[in-house]
Amino acid sequence: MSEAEQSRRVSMRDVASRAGVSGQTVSRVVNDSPRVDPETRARVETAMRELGYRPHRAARALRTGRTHTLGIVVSTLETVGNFRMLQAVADAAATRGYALAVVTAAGAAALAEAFDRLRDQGVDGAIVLNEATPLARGADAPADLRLVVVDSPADERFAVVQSDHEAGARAATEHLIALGHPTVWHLAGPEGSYAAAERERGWHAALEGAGLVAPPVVRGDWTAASGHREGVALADRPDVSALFAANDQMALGLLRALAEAGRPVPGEVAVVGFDDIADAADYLPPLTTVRQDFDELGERAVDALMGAIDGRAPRTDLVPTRLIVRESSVPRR
Amino acid sequence: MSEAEQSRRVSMRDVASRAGVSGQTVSRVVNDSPRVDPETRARVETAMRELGYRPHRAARALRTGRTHTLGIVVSTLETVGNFRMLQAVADAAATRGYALAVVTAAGAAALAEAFDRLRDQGVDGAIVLNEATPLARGADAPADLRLVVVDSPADERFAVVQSDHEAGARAATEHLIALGHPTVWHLAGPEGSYAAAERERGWHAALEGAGLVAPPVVRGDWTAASGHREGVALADRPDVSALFAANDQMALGLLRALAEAGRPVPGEVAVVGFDDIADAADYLPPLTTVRQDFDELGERAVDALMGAIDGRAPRTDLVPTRLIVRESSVPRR
DNA sequence: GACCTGCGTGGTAACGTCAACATGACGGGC
DNA sequence: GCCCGTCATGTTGACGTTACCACGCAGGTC
Repeated sequence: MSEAEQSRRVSMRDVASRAGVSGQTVSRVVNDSPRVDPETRARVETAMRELGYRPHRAARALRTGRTHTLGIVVSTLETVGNFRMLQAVADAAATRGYALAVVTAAGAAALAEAFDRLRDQGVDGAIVLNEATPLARGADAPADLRLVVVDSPADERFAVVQSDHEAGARAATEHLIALGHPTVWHLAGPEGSYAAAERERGWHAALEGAGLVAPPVVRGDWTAASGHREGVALADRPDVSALFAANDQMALGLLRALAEAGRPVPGEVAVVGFDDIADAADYLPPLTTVRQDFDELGERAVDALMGAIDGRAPRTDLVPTRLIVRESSVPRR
Repeated sequence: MSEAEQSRRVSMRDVASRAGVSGQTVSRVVNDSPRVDPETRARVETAMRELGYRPHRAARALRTGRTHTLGIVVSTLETVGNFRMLQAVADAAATRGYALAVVTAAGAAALAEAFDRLRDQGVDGAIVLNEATPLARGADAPADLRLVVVDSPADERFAVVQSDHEAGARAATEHLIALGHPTVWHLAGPEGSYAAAERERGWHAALEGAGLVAPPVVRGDWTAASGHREGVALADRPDVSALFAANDQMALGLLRALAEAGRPVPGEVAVVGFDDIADAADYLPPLTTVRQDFDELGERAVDALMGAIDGRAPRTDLVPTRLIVRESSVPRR
């Protein structure tokens, strides 16, 4: 670290000459080849440390064709879950020595463009975090790009990682039924969203299982604003006593609409959300919701991607969810 | 696109031979060199299109030393603003043909590790989005990494981009004063946060300017939970009639604490937040807050970084903020 | 007509790494 | 004592690109 302020970066050759070996041996040490004498290895490692050697990623990528970089495609939606997920993926990738390149994509056209950009950045594979745009088979999914899809349907060529939306939604609905509500209304996520469809399915299954009649589905777009908009109409109906919103942010909008309409939660109406974002515990009242384990999702998504890169067969991975009961749902009077 | 399913990717040489020129000429076309005959250029471009040629990033990086990749360091804090900012930066980088690598860093030790990782990914420069850990001069900021710092103090070697926290906070406080409140309490962000300090400064300046006495500062950690915790104590004091929270999420916690204590907002207490995250309009009541222009921040941060990479002198860039008045603050009875 | 200048183009080498092959030393089995 | 296998190491070339220099040609200037 003394006179290392040279302009040129230190390369394998520098390490080699310092350790008195060939460049190839240094390469073997760097890549953990077993064919190196322990004593030589130690000498090389010392030289690397002394010189502050760092392998040159680009050179290695050029030679091997592997960039050791993963991509992540995220939709521009302002959902809090995405950020949590991105963080988890970033950490999981870092742990495995992979860099992570982010690309944003809003809408289907942008998705193609996003893949384009990833291809051209030469990532080894990518995670698609874009629930709004299901990955149809064929053209839009580049054949040469290894993909893992999160919370989205995909053809069988791709691994899928997702929360167990269906079970979570079922648990939420059963919880409301158990509180004595005659039925449970559902504020679903947008048409075309896989997670939304799964949650709706879980809700429906729970009602069916209890022999109850499902009211018509109301649909929002994940935002609190849409929750409020739909909530205004729902608050008008006296037969609405239990509401299951497909995410916490829409539930927030519902809470406001109900409060404004003079229908107290949980006194008169019970509300349950989905996600358990950090703020949900401080909603008014604190929100009963279904927790997603984003860290686990991130881990599994990266694992699945590494598997895909290594040529393992794709599979679907389901991460459990858990009901968190708070004050927005209490036993019916 | 017909028989392009070869295993090897198409390189410059392929394009060159198809267009009947040398590789060097192709390189010149790709890099927009003026020294190319228009007719030749057209021929090369056609060949590139027909072959689906894409420049090999790694090879280029190896040769030029520039990776055309920017890094972004984000703290693990669950602040919604970070995600918005990251998106904006991703888009700005993409527009300029740069890839973006994300690295997470919680705490000061992690910051050094984050720089390490960025260095070894060979980014051309990085944006630091880590308000919790000010960048002291010297060791922790690697000399060979071009940096732009967002919302953080830094030494004069680095460009700084930030919202005009001080002016925003001043406007928020002046708004509350104008409503007739005898004074304004402040729920500040955590010690050590630059943005928090700036907002506190603006709050203080507004009170001083109006000749009012500043109550003691109460301090949270940006989370809604901390807002609620501090809010419980504040709600107990009858002399609290106006509250300015340093971010929206803490304001959410305050709203809950006040509601639980039976002190209606805005009837009895006025509350103003900071950030204008999407949910703030659906808080109970809808929150008056100070809007940050994240897209503009992202643009400017990337511009500043490109400047730093090109060796331009660092400067500090201030992005205006704007007060958004909603129902949580109304004229005092 | 010799000289220069500018332009479009091509040839060559090098960036740092790793795969393939080559080498040499040693030891064991016949 | 010879052959062969194993092991540790070295040599060479190539990945795709661009910087540098060189070349030939046209159109001027003296």
